[in-house]
Amino acid sequence: MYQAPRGTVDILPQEQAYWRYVEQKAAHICQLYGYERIDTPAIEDAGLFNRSVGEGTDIVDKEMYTFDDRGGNKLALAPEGTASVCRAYLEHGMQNLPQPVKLYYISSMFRYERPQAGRYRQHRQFGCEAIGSDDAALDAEVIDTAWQFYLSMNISQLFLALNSIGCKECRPVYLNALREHYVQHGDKICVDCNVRLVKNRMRLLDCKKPSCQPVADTAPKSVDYLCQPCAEHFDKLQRYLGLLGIPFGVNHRLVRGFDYYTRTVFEVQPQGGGSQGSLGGGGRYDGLIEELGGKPTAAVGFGLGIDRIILQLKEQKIDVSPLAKPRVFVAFLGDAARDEAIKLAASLRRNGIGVIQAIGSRSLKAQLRQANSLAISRAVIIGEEELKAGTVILRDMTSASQQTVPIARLPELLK
RNA sequence: GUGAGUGUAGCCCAGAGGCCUAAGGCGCCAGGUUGUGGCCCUGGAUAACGAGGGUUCGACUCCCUCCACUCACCCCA
Repeated sequence: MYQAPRGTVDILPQEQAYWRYVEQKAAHICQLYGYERIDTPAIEDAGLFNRSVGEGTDIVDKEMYTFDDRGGNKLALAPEGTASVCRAYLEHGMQNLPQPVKLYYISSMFRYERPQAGRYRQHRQFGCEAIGSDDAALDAEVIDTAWQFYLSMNISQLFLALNSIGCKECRPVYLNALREHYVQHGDKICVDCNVRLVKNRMRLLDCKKPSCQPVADTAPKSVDYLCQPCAEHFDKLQRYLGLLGIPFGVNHRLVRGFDYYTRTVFEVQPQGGGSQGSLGGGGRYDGLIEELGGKPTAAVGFGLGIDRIILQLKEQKIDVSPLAKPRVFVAFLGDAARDEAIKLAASLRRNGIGVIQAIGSRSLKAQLRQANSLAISRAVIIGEEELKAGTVILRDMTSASQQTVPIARLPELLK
């Protein structure tokens, strides 16, 4: 027997109400904030992610699905959404649109990881990207978009972690300070951190090993090394978030796993931990468009994990409205009546009434049993007698009462 | 990549070397006399007990290997 590939799941009918709920809220929020939907391919040139997310990051080095297609092109399954949107922005000359250009997507991301709760090899993200401005007001608006999205779904007990990691001017200075600090304490840190010290210094702060905590806690903070423009930007952002009434905490150790981030980084975390600690995150990426061959273009955005959001919805027991189902069941007795049932079901549907038609030749008992187990409230029964009389039995399954009515009146009676 | 736990019908699970030709519940199908569901009753279908190898007179039950799933680490959504 075949199984879904490791780390992938079937989203079964009974799960679909959650997905629709989340996707509708996302679309609504985007409409409110002026984001337009974009859908980018699931596959991209592998180089796009190498360049943007960055070689040396876990995502590119060990989690990306890359393959050669039959034409010899190096392709990759998208591990995240921002790079694709930026590629599309450039490819379609969106720098000629009024800036900032605001785009959103809902699409699948692929990462080759060991699956566990809230973590899959294919997961779906809702992401927003606002490209073409470095105004801190845009950062604030983007964060507000994400925050209001969670609120609109009635998810509570969330925490917004914020940090600024500087720009290409001030970050090198900071990284030097970080190195000095870690070199001084080199004997106290774990093996991974010794690797990070050389390969991915920013991520030193991210280490969760107890033994590394003292060193990480006392490490220099990026916000203390921001250049004048970056510092002002971060101040403004915090002020704007205050204006918007969004609670946040500056986390000096918040670092994200993509190389393209500059200045603002943020993460939305469930308060009780769980769901892998992060429901979504984002930040500013002022160098990315240029890195991809465009003119220097500032931008900011986020990606939120829908699978994890749904886990939260369930954990917080949030009701999502069930999907509409057919309300009418058409049952019949005998072959002649079957013809009439087929015509009747079709005509009701053409009148906008959802119908489940009895299929096969089962006893009336079995047909009604099916109607009952499908929780359909009204049954229409056509037998030989009704056929002759041009009538039909309309049965109310909840009250168990029924009446004989002319077939022509059904559409209005069932409306 | 590392570590731990689990693997018996569509689902939940009992069984712990022979009494298992594998039990029960849910679900599914059919019947309980004429053309009527939900409750109840009766019957039925569905499992080579994750796969392969080994120990044994005998293995679903013990051992080994593999695979899968789950959870955790890493990292992230």
